[in-house]
Amino acid sequence: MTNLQIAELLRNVASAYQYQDQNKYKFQIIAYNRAADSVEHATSELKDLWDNGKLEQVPSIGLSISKHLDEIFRTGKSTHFEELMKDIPKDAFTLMILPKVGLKTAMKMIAELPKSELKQKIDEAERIISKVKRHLLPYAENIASEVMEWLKEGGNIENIDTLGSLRRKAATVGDIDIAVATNKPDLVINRFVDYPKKQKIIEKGTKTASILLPNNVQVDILVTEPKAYGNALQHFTGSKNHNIALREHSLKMNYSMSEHGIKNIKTGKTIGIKTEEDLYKLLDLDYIEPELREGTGEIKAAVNHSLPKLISLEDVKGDLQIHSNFDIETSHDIGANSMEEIADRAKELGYEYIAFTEHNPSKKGHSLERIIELLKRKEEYIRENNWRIKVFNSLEIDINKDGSLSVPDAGLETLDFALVSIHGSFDLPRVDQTRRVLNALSHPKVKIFAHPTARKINERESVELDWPKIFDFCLKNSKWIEINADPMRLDLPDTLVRDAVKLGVKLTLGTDTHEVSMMGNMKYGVNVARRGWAEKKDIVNTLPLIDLINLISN
DNA sequence: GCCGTTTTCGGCCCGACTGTTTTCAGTCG
Repeated sequence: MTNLQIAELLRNVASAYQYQDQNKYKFQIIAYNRAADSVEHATSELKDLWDNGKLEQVPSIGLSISKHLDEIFRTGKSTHFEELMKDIPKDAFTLMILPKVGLKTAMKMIAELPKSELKQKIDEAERIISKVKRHLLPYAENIASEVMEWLKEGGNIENIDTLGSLRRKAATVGDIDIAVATNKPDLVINRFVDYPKKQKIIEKGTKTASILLPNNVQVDILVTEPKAYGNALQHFTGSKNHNIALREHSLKMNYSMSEHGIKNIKTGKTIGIKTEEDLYKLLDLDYIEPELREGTGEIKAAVNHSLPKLISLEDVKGDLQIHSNFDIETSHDIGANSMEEIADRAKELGYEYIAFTEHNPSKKGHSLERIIELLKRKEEYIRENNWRIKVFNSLEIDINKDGSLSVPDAGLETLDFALVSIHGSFDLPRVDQTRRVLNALSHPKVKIFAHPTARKINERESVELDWPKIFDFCLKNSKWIEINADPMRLDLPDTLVRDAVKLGVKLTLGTDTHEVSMMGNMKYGVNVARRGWAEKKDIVNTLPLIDLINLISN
C-alpha cells in the first residue's frame, strides 16, 4: 500500500466515523483527517517505516492507528476499519469527489436517486478522479494575473493579491485564490462573476465568490475592507494546517482569529489588522514567509526566533544545468541555443558562472574512441573561446541500470565535474535503485545528483530511493543534490529539500535549460529551496566563483 | 485518537455559503 492509498483510507475512516455519529466521534474524525494529511506529506513510505518499527514517529499517528496499520501491512486488511465501513458502499466514497458532496449527501444519493441518475453521477465522479490534476505553478500564475488585471480595470480596488498555494509557491495549484481590499465589495464581486472567460458561477455571496473557467480551473475571491486586509491576506494564504496551528497558538494568548480580525476573548472586542507583518507581531511571532506556512513547525520556530533566513533569487550566482546545441551526438534531447547565446543571457542575468551539461554522447553506434573524441572537441571549444563569464565544462550523464556511468573514464577526465541522473529503469525496487545511484555517485568526477526523484509532475511518480542512505552518502563524500527548477520537475521536491537541509546536505540549483528562455525558470527552483527552509549557505551555487572552484577541486 | 515550554488528562480552529429544516446541517477552505 502506498502513502496515498493509506491517506485515502484514513480519510474514508474519518468519514465512516462521521456517518456513524458525528458528535460522538468528533475527535476521532479530526484525528483521522490529521493522520491522513500527515501521511500525504510524509517523505518516507509508511511501509518502510513499518518494516523498521518506526510507524509511530509519523506525526499524528499514535498507538491506535499504528496498530490498525500494522494489521493491514501484515494481513492486508484491518478488522476495525472494515467493521466501521461495512454499511457504507464503495460508491459513496467515489461520489464524495463531486463538489458539495460529503458522505451524508452521497449516502442520500445512493438511497434516493433513480438507478440511471445515480450511475450518471458515479460516472461523473470517476471521470474527475481519472483526470484530477493540479495545475503547474506558472500556468496558475498566468491565469491569476489575467483575472487580477480584469478586476483592476473595474476599479474600486485598494489591494489585491494571489493567495493560497499560489502565494505559498507550491509546485502545483488547485483552486486559484485571490483577495481584494475594497470599500465597494458588491461592485468587486459583481465584476468578478462577470469575468468574460467564466463558464459558470459556482457560488456568489457578499464576501466570497467562486467561478469556473475552462479546463476545470476554479477561481475563488474574498473581498474585505482595507482595515482588516492583513487578516484576510493571512487567512486565505493558509495553508489550512498553518492556520490551524496559528489559531491554536493565538488561543493560548486569549485571541480568537478569523479572516475578519482578531478577537480578544476576555474583552470580546475584535480588531482588524492592516498588514500581515503587524498580525504576526501581535501574536509575538517573527514574520513567517508564505513559503513556510505549511504547519510543519514554523509557528514554533517563529516563537523561538529560529526561522531560517531564506535564500532569494538574487543570491544565485550561476546556473548549474544548461544544455547547449553544441553537438556531441547526445543520447537525449539537445539544446536549441548556442553556447554564445547562453553565455550572453547568463551575463544579463548577472551570473558569475554557468555549467554546460549536455547529455552524454549516445552509446549506440559510437565507439569509445568516438565518444572521447566528441568530448575532447567540446572541451577544446570551451577552453579556446573567451566567454567573459566563467564556463564550467560538464555533462549530464545517464546512470546505467547497474549503476555504471554512460561515459568512459577517459571522457570524464575532460570535465570540470559531472552531473548524473536517472533516465530509464525507473521502477527498480528501492534497494536496487539506491545501490544504483550510490554506485554512480561514487566516481570522483561526479559532484551532482540531478533531478534525483526523476518525477514528472502529473505524469510520472518518483523513483523509490532510500533517502536517509543517499543523504548520508552525499554528506560524507561531498556530493550535492540538484533542485531542478523546471516547473515540470521541481526535483528534489520541497519536503525532501527540508530533510536534506536539516542534515546539512548541500544542494545545487539548475534550470535544465534546453532553450534560453528557460534560464528564467531559476525562480521556480528558488521557490522549492525556500519551501524546504533552505538558506543561502545550503545552496552551492550561491558561492562566489572562487569559492566554488575551491569546493569542486576538493 | 492524538498530544504536551502549563497538561499523561483534558483539550482539540473558525466562518462563509447553500438550501430549505425560518434556526440549522452539510460542505468547503
